[in-house]
Amino acid sequence: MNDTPPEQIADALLAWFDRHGRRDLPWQHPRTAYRVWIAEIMLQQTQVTTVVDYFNRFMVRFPDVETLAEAVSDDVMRHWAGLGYYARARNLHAAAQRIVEAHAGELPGDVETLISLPGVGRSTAGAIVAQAFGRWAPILDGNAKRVIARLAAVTATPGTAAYEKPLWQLAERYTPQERVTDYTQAIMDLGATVCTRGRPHCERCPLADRCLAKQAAIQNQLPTRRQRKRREQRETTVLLIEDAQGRILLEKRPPAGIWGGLWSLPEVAADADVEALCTQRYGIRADAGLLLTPLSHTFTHFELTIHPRRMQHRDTVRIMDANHRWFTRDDRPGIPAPIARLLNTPQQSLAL
DNA sequence: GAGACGTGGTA
DNA sequence: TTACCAAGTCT
Repeated sequence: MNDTPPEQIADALLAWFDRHGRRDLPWQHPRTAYRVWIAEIMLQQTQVTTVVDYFNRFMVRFPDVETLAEAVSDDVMRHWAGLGYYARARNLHAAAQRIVEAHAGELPGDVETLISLPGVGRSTAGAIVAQAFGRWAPILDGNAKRVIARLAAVTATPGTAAYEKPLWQLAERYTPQERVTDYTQAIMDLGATVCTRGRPHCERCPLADRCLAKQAAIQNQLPTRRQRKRREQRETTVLLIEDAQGRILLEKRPPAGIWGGLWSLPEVAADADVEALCTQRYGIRADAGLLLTPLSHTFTHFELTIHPRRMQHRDTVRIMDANHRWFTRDDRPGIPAPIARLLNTPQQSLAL
């Protein structure tokens, strides 16, 4: 246990923040509860530089909670496409509707009520309370975890209770009553810019003198690594079907599972009789399909090899399935990033 | 408690 | 090339 008085930690962090903290992030100007909420959801497992453009586009289209609540799902998903973790967007939309219906369109200002919203956990709730409402609440994002784990030399394995529990305790202990907004921003900024994962810049750290990990020269080893797991290999076949007007047939994916709620190219079993299937489901007479260059995409838990087949047809189109629609290349719904790359690639360079 | 859930950057 | 990871939450 680090026996440095917690107020000294907070003071050192705040003094550092006044000189080096980030004060120009889009969701800080203006710092409304709605904007902070959207930003915190986007920032889950996602770096600031990735989020900024998405956040700005999202705010133009959905400037307030009512606009978001009233939007159709496809529109919300379209603005999230490419950001990943699409359950966040589905939860965000559902939460907006609940905020309008159950909270008179005002974001709750306490941790307990915030956590009851879909997509808001303990860490995000704390961030919203501290950053949007300026009220006392501990936060514990990946940055704060790393800073505190080193400061107090917490050597337990990330993801276990033996790691999470003491970290939350310490987060509460260090969070000051005054300047909570700045303090929470400060500990995240320190983690992002100084107390970085690979080689922390201890020479620039205001807490270096009080850091137990540095004293034990184990700052590079903390937080400890999780044991890696083998990545599964998967294969899938998708159909790239264009109609006479140059429109593309897309398929809405089910809400659960990978790319849930997004639109993608129709997926078929590797051994499917594609000609029969196209006739049945889309009313298209198609040939066996031209095999295109396979495309590999690495997910966290598996590697997916996509085998695109370009189908040709001349017949009148009649889709029998509500989950399939034609879209132009310029006016598409939200589609996954690898599929977007596939559609953006010139066809000549795709053919095998 | 462990696994699912995306993407782009970095070493 | 491969592995790991970033402002986590849900099941």
